[in-house]
This record gives sequence, C-alpha cells and structure tokens, in this order.
Amino acid sequence: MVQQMGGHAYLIHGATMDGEGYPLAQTTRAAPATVSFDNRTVQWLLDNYDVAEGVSLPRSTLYAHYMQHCRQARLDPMNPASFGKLIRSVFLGLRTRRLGTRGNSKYHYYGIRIKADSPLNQMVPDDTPVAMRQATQPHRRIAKSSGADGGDAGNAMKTEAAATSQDTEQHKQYLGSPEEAIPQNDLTIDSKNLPQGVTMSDANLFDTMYKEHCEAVLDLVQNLHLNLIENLWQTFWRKTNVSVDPEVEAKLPKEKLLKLAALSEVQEFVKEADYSFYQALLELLVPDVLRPIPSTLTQTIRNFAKGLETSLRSSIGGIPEAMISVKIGAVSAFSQTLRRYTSLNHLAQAARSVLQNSSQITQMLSDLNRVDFANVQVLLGVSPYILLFMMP
Amino acid sequence: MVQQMGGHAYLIHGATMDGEGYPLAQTTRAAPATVSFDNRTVQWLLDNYDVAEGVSLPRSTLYAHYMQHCRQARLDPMNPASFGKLIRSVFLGLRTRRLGTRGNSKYHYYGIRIKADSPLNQMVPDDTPVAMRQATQPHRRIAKSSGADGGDAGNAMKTEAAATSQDTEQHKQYLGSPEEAIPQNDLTIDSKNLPQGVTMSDANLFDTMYKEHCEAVLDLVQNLHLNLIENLWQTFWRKTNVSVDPEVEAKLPKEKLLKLAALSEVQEFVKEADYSFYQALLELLVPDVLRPIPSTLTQTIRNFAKGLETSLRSSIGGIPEAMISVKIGAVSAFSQTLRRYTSLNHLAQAARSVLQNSSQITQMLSDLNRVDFANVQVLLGVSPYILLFMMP
DNA sequence: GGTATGTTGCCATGGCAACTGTGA
DNA sequence: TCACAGTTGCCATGGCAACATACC
Repeated sequence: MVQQMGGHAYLIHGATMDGEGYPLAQTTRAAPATVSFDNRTVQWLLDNYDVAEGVSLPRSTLYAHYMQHCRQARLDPMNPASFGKLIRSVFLGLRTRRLGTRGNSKYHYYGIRIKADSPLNQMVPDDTPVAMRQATQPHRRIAKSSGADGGDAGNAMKTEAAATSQDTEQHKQYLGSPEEAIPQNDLTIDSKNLPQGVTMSDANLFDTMYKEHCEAVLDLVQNLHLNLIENLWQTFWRKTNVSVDPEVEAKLPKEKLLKLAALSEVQEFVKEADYSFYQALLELLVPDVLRPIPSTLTQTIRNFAKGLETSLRSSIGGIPEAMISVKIGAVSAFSQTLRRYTSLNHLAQAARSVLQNSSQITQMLSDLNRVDFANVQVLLGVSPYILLFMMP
Repeated sequence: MVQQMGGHAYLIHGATMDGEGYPLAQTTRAAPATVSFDNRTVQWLLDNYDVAEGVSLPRSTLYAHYMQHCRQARLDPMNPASFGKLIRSVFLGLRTRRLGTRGNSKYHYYGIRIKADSPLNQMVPDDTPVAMRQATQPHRRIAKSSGADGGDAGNAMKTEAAATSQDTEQHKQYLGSPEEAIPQNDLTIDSKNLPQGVTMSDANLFDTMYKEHCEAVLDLVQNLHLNLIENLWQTFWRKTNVSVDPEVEAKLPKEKLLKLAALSEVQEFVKEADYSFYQALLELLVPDVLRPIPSTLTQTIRNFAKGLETSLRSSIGGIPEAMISVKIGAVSAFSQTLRRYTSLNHLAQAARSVLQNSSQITQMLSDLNRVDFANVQVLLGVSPYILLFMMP
C-alpha cells in the first residue's frame, strides 16, 4: 500500500545481500563500459522471448536454450550469473520466483515467455516438470491490473511446463510408430467347452471385436487422448449405466460376452493379447528411453500410468473375477513399466542438463579431446559410453 | 534516476535478490514467533565473541567453532544459513565482506571478534602463516568512526589468519598417501661430457639435492601449503634476488648448477624425475576421481593448477632454455591433468547431487529393485554401472 | 478446525568483472 | 604508467522456516 509501482517498471535494482553495509548515494554500479554482450545473443533473445505478465520460465530452461544457441552459433557461453545480468538488462522488470513442489523449487524469471513463433517451442524443455500450477487465480498482490485480466487468465497463467491440448500436437512427434500393435494371436476354443447359448461364431466375433477394440485404443494413444481410453473399456465390457451401440448389443449381447469372459480359453487369449498390445503401446509412447522427451509429455504419461489400474478396475466391475485378474495383471505391469521408463528418461535428461549447465564442461570436453578413450575408461572406472550418454 | 522513493529513507534493508517482486509495506518478515534458538548457544556466542570495529571473522571459522560447541554440548547443529540468522540476531550490525586472495575469497562477518579470554583462542594456530598480509588502513568508506580508531587499527584489521588453515586440516583427510613419491631414477653422466669445472661429485650432489628438493615439495603438498612451492623452486634454482642458504651455495654454487642444467643428461634426469614425481603428486591430491571432495579443496587444487606454470616460469627464469622447456613441459602436463581430474570429480558430484535431489529418484530406485541388471543394461544401451556411478 | 503443500523472506555460498590501491 | 591482486557489486543457487492457501 505504501508504494505502488507507478506506470513504470520500477526496479529495486539488484539489491543483493551485499547491499547492506554502506548506504551510499550511488550503490548501483555503472553498466560495464565495454559492451561485452554479444549482439547476436541479444538479438537471439529478442527473437525468441518477450515480456508477458503472469508467466514464468525456469532459469535453467532459459540458460539451457542459451547454451544450445552458443553451441550452434559457435559462441563461447557465459556463466549463469553473467547470463542473468544480460537477461535482466534486455528484459526490464523481470522478477524472481521459486516454483516447484516442496523441496524442489527452482528459480524462475517471472514476466517473460517464449515467443509463440520461436523454434524453441519445439524443443525439449529441460528436466523436472514444475507441473502446471497457476490454475487458480494469481495471488491478490500479483494481479493488480485494472480488471481486464480476467478474460484469458486461465491461459495466460500457465507456466512454461503446463501440458495443454495445445501441447499434444507437439508431443506426437515424440511417439514411435504403431506398427504391428494389434494382437496377432487368435482365440481358439474347443466347441465342447462352449457354454449354453454361445456358438463358435460368437467366439469368433469376440476375437474380432477385441482386436477392433485394441485398434480403437491404439488410435487414442496415437493421438494422446489417454483419458478417453476408459470410455472404450467401459463400452467394450458393457459397464452398467453406460450406453452401448444397439447394433453391437444385437451382434453380441452382454450376456454372451460375460459367458465368454468366464472361459479360461478366452482369458488366455485376452492375457496374451493384452501383454503384446501393451508392449506395443509402450514402444509407441516411449520409443527410446534415452531420447529426450518434454517434461509435459513424461508428466502426461506418468499421470496416465498412475491412473490406469483404478480406471480399468472401475470400467470392468461386472465381468468375471478371473478375467478381471487377467486384465488387471496386464495393465499393472504396463503401468509399472511406463513409470520406470519415464523415470529413466527423466534421469537421463537430468544428467544431461547438469552437464550442460556445468561451467566446467567446456574445459572438460577440450581436455577429453586430447585423451584417448581407453584412458577415460580407466579414469572413470566405467564404460566410456557414459560420457556419450550424458552429452548433448 | 528512474525511481525516486518518496520522502522516506527507504532502506534497502536486508534486500536480497528476493527483495524485488512485490513491494509491500511490510516486506520484512517478523521474527519467528517461537524462540527456537537454543539458549545455551546464545550464551555460548556471548561468552566467546563480541562486537568490535575493524575486525572480521571468516564465517566458516565461526561455523566450525559452533559445530564443535554442538558436539561438546550434545546439541544438534543448525545449518549455516540458520546459524547466520542467529549470529545476526545476537550481534547486531554485522556486515558482510569477502576476503582472501584473488579467486579464494571467503565470506566474513565484519564487526565481530573472538573475545580475548575465549578458549577458542587456543585453537589450532596456523602451521605456517604464509605471508601474513599486512594490515593496511581500512578503506575510507569503511572506517567512519569519530577518529579514535587510528590507534590500533593496524593490528585490529588483520583478519583471522587461521581461517584457511582450519579448512586445510579438514582437507588433508581427502589426500592420498605419499608413498614412493620421490623419484627413483638416478642421474648418470658420462664423465667425458662434464663441462669445465664440474666434477662427477657435483653431479651426484645435484642428484641428491634434487631428490631432497622433491621431498620438500612433497611435504608442502601433503600439508596443502601449495602456495609455498614457488619458494622452493626459487631457492633450488637460485632465482636472482632470492636469498640462498650460504651453506648450499658453498656445496653447489649457482654457476655449477647452471652448467649442469645445460647438460642433456641432466635434463633427461629431471624430465623423468618430474614426470614420475608429478604423477605421484597427482595421486596424492586426487587419489580417486570418483570420490567426493569438498569443493573448497577442488577449488584450491584448481587454483593451484592454474597458477603452476606461471609460478614455475617466474621461478626459473635464469636457467638454460632447454631445462626450462623440460620443467615447463612437465608442470604443464601436471597442471592440465589436475584440472581434468577436478573437473571430472566435480562432474560426478554434480550428477550425484541432481539425482539425490530428484523427486523421482525414490520411485526409480524402487522400480529398479524389481529389475535384473541385464534388463537395465538393455534398457540403457550402456553399462549398468552408470547407475552405480551416479548413485549416492 | 487441522493438515498438506506451494511460495517466499532471509540467510548462506560462489563466479565474474569492475573498481581500487600498490608497487615495479 | 601499467600490471597485479584484493575487494566488492550483481548476478546465480540452495536450505530452512514462516506464511498462505487449498483441501479435508
């Protein structure tokens, strides 16, 4: 209430802890006499970022982008502190925030975003998702404009890592190919075992329908509409209170479906189909554990994996217990593997990021160029591939 | 020029970088409601320290004292940041300074000293206070008192010299063993090649003296008095204007030393000796590249490595060019390897640290427990040892 | 109401570069 | 006068604990 920022940016300029001590009239140090900032870098910043209220970028992301820019432009990079000075001199009024889950907060520049048309949007954001926060209204003391901000607040507030449907399109490029995903095994039943009122033709229909069902699921996964899979499950297994296409019900009534599901042969068929299908989905979602994936995508996948079992369980409540076991067993293995893969992917990216941020990496690399790999191996006591693994 | 603050004094109070942001009337946070500071610790502080103008204490020293106090009093210690708050709440008006040689500055509390009657004064005095920096007059803007401070300023200004030596003591535990460090090769010269006025016995003397010289250097390295090595070099090679023990000069006059240094056999001897000696020093300073080392120690080593060549060059200016090449060649390889080792060490620690902080590491570990290592290997495409390498 | 968790103030440390005093 | 080296301003990051909010 005391001071409002006038129309202006109003900076309590640097004011670090060193500011204590001797309150001189001229605490601020004059800008460097020599304009040591590379123009190309400034231009690059202006080309790729702009100021924007209510959004934030992790400093590490910005710096990682910058490091890549340097590699590509053959510039030698400055350290994070100096880069911070540059950033703040180019984009006035940036503020500091520390966002992230408890114990994992990261420093962000608040008031800057990647330009919509920047190629950086295609890039892999750095590790550790900061999750999408800001879903709610910003703190009172932050948002103080004349009231016109209510309109698109929901959108403007999202921080860099928020996964929206908009991101989905970009995420698709990280997926693998869906070849041979549909199960190839066939359902075979000894006709003697068929229960009352169920014919061989019904069994064959089940086989076909199950594969079509898988195809539908596959389609959703390819389009990353992971939350819709539950609907397919419910429909296929005729969850009570879920409306079913009358045509389908006519072809294979729920009653017959349940009788089939109770057969051990059918259970075996489903089990085999599910395992191979989930294996394919796995390779679709995480085609290469070492290939960088945007944290928004890993987060999406992890959330998906986390909810799988519950979601499935609620969709197939009415079917025979033995079949439930089969389905749950398969999906739970799938879920666990997905989580493991995304964990490892995250791990690799974290390592990579550290190495990129290390101010000494340059020195080390130039050192390593003069060393043969046998030596490095001895040095590290592990495979030299570790270096390749870690490097950009 | 941009911002004037209203009529008010407006102190940039604590003013950390966080101070930017949202200028509220009450930016300062109230003192903790609960007096969580242990009374015994406050009393201990009051017993052992008092405020004093013009003197400073390294924070690390103060904190080390505190840690010892905690051990003795069976208190569990707080971390340095919290301890800082305590200190500043007990001794008001402390200011921050960063003192030390270039590249080795350390944070000090300025305006506090150990009480004259404190037992802390009995603690480890320095081994060999190098060049106890002469206390000059404080900067104008620092010394602002009424003028009564001139009296003992010279004495009061000197900063606590034991600061670094205390770290040094702790650092020694990270060193390797100095076994077989002294070069074993012998100087052999065909007597026909001996120059005018130099006898075989002189050559043998050189051999002995050189090994003693190495021993002296080794001793300094063991005690991490790395900055004193330059002195030994100067003395051994009789740098002009550096006083030499007359006894030494009598045994092997500079003139003979230079003649010997011009011999290719002697150069070969020195070269071999130096390479093996530096190799030993390397294993002493960095016995294991993967073992964590305090960053203060790596920094010390890196600084040492960085200055080696310059320091050597300035110490051996007068000796034959060929010998200079030999010496510089060896030391430069040594320096580079030291830097490479410390880089790698730093790297490993950085990776480790990231992984420790990662919120997903726990999940990943528990996942991994259910996977056999062959699987992991396939998964990663690299040796599974990478995981061991990275993990705590 | 209580509990869980994200955010932020205040402390810490460290790197670089500008400033500054000193000595060759 | 110039080079060197100590000091310090401004940036960075991280930990802890108080605060604030959201969710029982």
